Amino acid sequence: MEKNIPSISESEWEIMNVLWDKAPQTANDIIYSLQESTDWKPKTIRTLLDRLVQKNVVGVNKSLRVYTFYPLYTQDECQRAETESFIKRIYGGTLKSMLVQFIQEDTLSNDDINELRFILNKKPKKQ
Amino acid sequence: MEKNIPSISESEWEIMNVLWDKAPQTANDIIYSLQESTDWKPKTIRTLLDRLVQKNVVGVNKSLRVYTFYPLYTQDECQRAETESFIKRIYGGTLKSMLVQFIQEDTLSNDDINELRFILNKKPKKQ
DNA sequence: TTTAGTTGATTACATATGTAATACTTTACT
DNA sequence: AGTAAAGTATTACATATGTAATCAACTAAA
Repeated sequence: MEKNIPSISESEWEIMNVLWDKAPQTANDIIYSLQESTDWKPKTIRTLLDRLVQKNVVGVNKSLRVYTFYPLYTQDECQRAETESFIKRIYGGTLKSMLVQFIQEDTLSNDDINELRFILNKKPKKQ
Repeated sequence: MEKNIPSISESEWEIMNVLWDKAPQTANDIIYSLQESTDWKPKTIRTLLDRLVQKNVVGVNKSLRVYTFYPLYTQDECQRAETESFIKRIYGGTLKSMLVQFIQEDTLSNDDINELRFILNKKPKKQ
């Protein structure tokens, strides 16, 4: 268990996604990956990366001439942390209220619904 | 359908929650409500409120001596908008992936799960 | 009517974030 | 050895956000 994951901004998440996909990577690797999906200048990406390092969300290996970067938290950890604070902020802390709202909406396909049903059913009874 | 709801910051959400609970309200009403749940100074709350007005998320009735404020969007609308952009950012846009992650976690009680199951079941088959 | 209190308007200031550019170092060539 | 290229470090600047304080206007009481 690790608490207190620093907050990751919207742009920084893009960087993290690249690093979660594969690590370690050099700044150039990351710049290259994002060149396709964003229109950020290399310097911008570099700044975002540096900020993530400062925040201690990304680590750097400086033993080689060209630094390599790697995430210090898993994607899952960060997603959970973000989601928790998000739900608290937007839904007053109750996950269920959000799930209810979204399940009732038409965003889910029949297949999705069936899969959720399946997951719910196989979830072990607690307590 | 209303698109483009301006983004509401974390602190601003507190104000909105008070207004969704009851509207219209004067600045003082809001300040009073939040005095209990936060430690913000009245001036701070006033600033947040004014910003929401500028953003066109809150409306003002200036016909009386003391202004009254009211939300221009429903809580549901704002929740959906926020959640949509959140899911896009954090889960790559697929609601289901988030639901799966959270249903599998132990955050939900048995009762919650049963309720979700119920909602899923009564959800009409689409298409 | 002078004045204090209440409310609204304007201004302040630090940190975070988006979006870079410039400056400095170290290599690798010529 | 001198210099360009590549990488790293530092600096920049606007907008957003958190967190107020000051100033101005109006009203109600003395």
